[in-house]
Amino acid sequence: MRAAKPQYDVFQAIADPTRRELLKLLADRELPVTAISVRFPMSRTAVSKHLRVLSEAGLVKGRKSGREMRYRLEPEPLLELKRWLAYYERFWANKLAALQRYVETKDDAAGGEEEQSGANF
Amino acid sequence: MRAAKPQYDVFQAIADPTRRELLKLLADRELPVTAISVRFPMSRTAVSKHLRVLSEAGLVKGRKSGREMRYRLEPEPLLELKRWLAYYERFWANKLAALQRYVETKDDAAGGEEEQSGANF
DNA sequence: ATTATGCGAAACCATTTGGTTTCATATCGC
DNA sequence: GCGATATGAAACCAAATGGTTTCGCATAAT
Repeated sequence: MRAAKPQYDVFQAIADPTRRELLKLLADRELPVTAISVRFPMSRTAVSKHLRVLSEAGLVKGRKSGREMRYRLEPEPLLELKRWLAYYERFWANKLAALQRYVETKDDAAGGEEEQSGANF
Repeated sequence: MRAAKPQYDVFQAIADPTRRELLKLLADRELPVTAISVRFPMSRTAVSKHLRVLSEAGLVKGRKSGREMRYRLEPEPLLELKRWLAYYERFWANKLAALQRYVETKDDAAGGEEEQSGANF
């Protein structure tokens, strides 16, 4: 189903704060362009262009309803982000574990996997 | 003194594929700039500029060691991303169980997606 | 002391980005 | 049919972005 290579990926798409707001707005509603654009301090055309970026990233989908185009969230591509992020969980997990050991002051922690990284906590 | 307001946030910082590669590279090693830059198809100065963006976003920290500057990952700001993403979990939870299972089974690395312009290593 | 190395700042450049205004087209209401 | 409304495409523009080369300055090595 991977169709043509989109020129915007999810990382680029969410980099812009306006587009993140659009995602939030369309998360649970489906809205036509004009209704969307009145909420933003820019022209309808500018909003339309942001919607196109989101659409190319697969984060939003529009369907035509009469003369209006109604957009809604399409959350699937966020899984790519989630997966990317998952890789780094272990790196802050170490730090949080160190913090937790400190807070708990219990005797359970078996081995200290302390790296030389210079404790920030 | 409170540091100046960073002009790059985590969303912008990770939008660039080179910078995502930098994060991955620096995740478990601490490396000086030249050692980093030889792995990228661009000048040392360009890499240095990417490191500065990451540094402003708090994703990387450099410490001077002699005449070299050694950078390493600073994962905390990724928590902001995680929090942002968490908001949308409920939207894919309903309809995307199958896809999520698919993702989770291959969840062992974050290295799947980086299509760096022109050069693989 | 002199040379070599590691790094970032500066100046510069091309392309992309985020916005605008204008225009063409499709559809709705009358 | 005709005017009003909804939308996207196009042309345009300023600023940001991602890269380059050049340069100056610390620090290391000889």
